[in-house]
Amino acid sequence: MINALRGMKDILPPQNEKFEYFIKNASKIAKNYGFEYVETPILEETNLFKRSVGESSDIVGKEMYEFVDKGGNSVCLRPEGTAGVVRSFIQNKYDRAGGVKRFFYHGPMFRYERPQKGRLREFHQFGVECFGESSPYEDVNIILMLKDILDFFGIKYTLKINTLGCEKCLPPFRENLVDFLTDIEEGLCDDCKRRIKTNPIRVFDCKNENCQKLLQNAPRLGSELCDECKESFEFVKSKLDNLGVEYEVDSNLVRGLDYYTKTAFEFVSKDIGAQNAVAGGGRYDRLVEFLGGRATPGIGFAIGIERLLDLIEIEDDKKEGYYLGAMDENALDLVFEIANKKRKKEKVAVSYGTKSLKAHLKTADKNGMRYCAVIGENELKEGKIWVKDLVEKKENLIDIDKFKE
RNA sequence: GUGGGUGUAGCUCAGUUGGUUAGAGCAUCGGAUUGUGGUUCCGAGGGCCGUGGGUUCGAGUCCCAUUACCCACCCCA
Repeated sequence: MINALRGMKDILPPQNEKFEYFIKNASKIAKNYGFEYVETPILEETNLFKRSVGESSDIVGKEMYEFVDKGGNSVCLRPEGTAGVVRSFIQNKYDRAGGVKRFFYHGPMFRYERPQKGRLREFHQFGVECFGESSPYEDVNIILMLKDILDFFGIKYTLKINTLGCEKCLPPFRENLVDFLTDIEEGLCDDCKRRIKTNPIRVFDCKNENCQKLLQNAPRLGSELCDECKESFEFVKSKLDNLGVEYEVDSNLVRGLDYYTKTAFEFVSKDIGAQNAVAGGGRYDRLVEFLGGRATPGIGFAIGIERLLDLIEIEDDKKEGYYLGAMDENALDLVFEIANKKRKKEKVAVSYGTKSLKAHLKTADKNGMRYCAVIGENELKEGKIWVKDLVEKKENLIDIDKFKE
């Protein structure tokens, strides 16, 4: 027997109905906010992710499905969605065109990690990206849209926000931090020692208690922000306050992808295991430039669809459609033919063998059909079909010609 | 990559200090006097007990290895 690869799941009923339901409604909300659907390739040049997500990130460092194709190119199954959309944005010269562009997308992402609750090797994201808008109004707008989506599905969450600084205030802060960390390096965990060189800001996200203790007197970005970043963060917070959106400022919130700047946010849930981030995002004002485009501010988010679906309850499906069956060998062909016609307008299931009326009713009921329509010896003689409404419990004989309409 | 847990019927699981034909519930199919469903009752089919070694007269049960899944660390959606 051949099984699906580790961490890769089939999406079967009823799960796939939730999936469709989510995509449909999330897309509608995104469209209401002026976003347009885009689809980018699942496979991209490896360098795209190295340059956008960042070599220091775990995603690039150890989680990429990377291989050499038959042409000798290093390619990679996308580990996240933003890089591809940005690449497309630049390739199609929207950066040159100017103005504001808003996109949304959804599809599979791949990361070579050990699976656990809420974490798969192939998983699906729904994401949005907005280009060319530097106003912090858009930060608020994006958070509101994400909130709208989660609220639509009745999900309980906590919104965490933080600011990550920009190219002006981040580098000097980073230097101070590295100096500080180097002094206390001895006491830090191995991961944090590594982080000093790779991405020092992430030490704040370390769950090691000892590390957190040592970090108590560490320089904090919050107090070293440049005026612009400070202003923009205050703006976002005040607007959220005005709108009555609850949030927590979490100065330890560090996004795992190198391209984020300024506003970063995450929606977390306590009901889905240790991997509690349902959605996350933030601003990436330098990314378009990094990837060779004309400097264009950007901001976006991504929702982990599987994680979100874990939190959605679906109402049990209503009975619908017709079940057709025969009780007489001679009616089988007729039933098959009727089903074919009836399907032009209605959902129809057909039973290919003869069964007792009782058995037909039972099957129709179990398959969630609204009507059970059967042709037996009697009906055959009269050119009629016996139809029972399984909900109203009413039954009657209908002319076959009429029924087919 | 590192820990911990679990593999017995399609699904959820029992299975005694090792003992002869491996069980239940759910699901499936059939039946409960002639063509009326969801409830009930009866019956049937369905198992290389994850895989490979070992101990033993005898292993689902004990030991070793291996593999898959789950959970957690790391990290992220």
